[in-house]
Amino acid sequence: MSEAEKRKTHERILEQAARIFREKGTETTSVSDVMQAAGLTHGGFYRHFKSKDDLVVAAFRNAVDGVLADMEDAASDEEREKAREAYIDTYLSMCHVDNRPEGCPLAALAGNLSRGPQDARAAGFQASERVSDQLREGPDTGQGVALLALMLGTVTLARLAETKDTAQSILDAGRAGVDLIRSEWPG
Amino acid sequence: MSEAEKRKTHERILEQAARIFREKGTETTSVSDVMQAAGLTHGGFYRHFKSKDDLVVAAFRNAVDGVLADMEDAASDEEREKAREAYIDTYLSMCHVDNRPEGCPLAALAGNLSRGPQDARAAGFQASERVSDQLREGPDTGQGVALLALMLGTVTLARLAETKDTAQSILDAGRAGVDLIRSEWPG
DNA sequence: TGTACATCAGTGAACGCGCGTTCACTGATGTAC
DNA sequence: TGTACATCAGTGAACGCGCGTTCACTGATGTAC
Repeated sequence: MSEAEKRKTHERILEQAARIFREKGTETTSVSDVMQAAGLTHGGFYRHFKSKDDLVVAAFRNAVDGVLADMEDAASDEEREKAREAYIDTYLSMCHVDNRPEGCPLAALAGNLSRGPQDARAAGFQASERVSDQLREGPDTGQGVALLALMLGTVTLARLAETKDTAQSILDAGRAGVDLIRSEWPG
Repeated sequence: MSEAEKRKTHERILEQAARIFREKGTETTSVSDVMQAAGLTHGGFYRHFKSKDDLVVAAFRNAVDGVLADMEDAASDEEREKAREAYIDTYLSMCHVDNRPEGCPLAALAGNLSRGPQDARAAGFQASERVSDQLREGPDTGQGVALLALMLGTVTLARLAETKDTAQSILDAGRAGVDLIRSEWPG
């Protein structure tokens, strides 16, 4: 087994963990669940990660890199603006509400992380800074923070709704708020 | 032991559960933790609740009743308006960020509930409707939803921050967004 | 080129532990006579 | 009023279970000669 193959396995564990943690939460997911999803048995886990807590942080970071790639890797301002628009549209979509495993890691895990060990909280905070930094349209970082907070809250509420119609009306309300913050932000 | 005393015990379990679940989350808190906080041993728990899941829902409802009392029990429109103002100010305060056990049950548990059993999710949804209904200032329910989403998201992000200064600047951003949604909401 | 050996990713049994839940029991209370 | 009995909130030992983690082992790979 070459070093490259080990890296591939490592990546597979990370990606499955990022999916399952977002879907079911970190407490309800066992190390065995993750390893099984990666096509392995639980024993080998500790060749790759120091502990489950370690995996939680690494998987969260991996997920954040995934959802931010389009915006952060944009080659031009124009492309970045386009990626931002797409990010917001996708964020406030029914797809996102239904698709936790590939959705916003903060919407799925922020509550979890802020109660967890310090490095987990730190990872959550860094993620929130990266996202809000991409979302803001001017020099004021506050606008990005408000946008992220509203979007995150909107999806959180929509995920409580019992019908698609109710969820959609929550998404619509969030969208109206986002439009307001984007067009009327002071300064 | 009279019936009244049993009810008092029941209430004590409920209130301690509401505090600890908000503080540590429902998965990380054991039935024993709650009973110990209520000054009892774990064995007696099942004289009061069918299961831990049952307690989670009941404690959440209890917490929601608590935070909504001031607004819902307001005697006049004027009083209700005052209570709403106080609710928003308290919500977006550092106190709220630091004081999970008595804070917004949705900010603490929404993520948990939406992944839990159906009646837990339903309780979360009902709570979000009650809160957003109190927050809206006109006929459009969307404004209340947007306000709740933004406030909930803001506190969630502030709880990830590593310093008070950072947390405060997140709260300030949320507050600016709230002001915008209150003053500029269409219709 | 072929052989002996070290390495180490992955396996699966085993560990101690704390969990949610059950249960036989206790002892204080309310009721029947 | 006093006595016998039923009820049931609360106790604490016990249950089976799944968890995170450890470990002896396997077998494929890379290296040394």
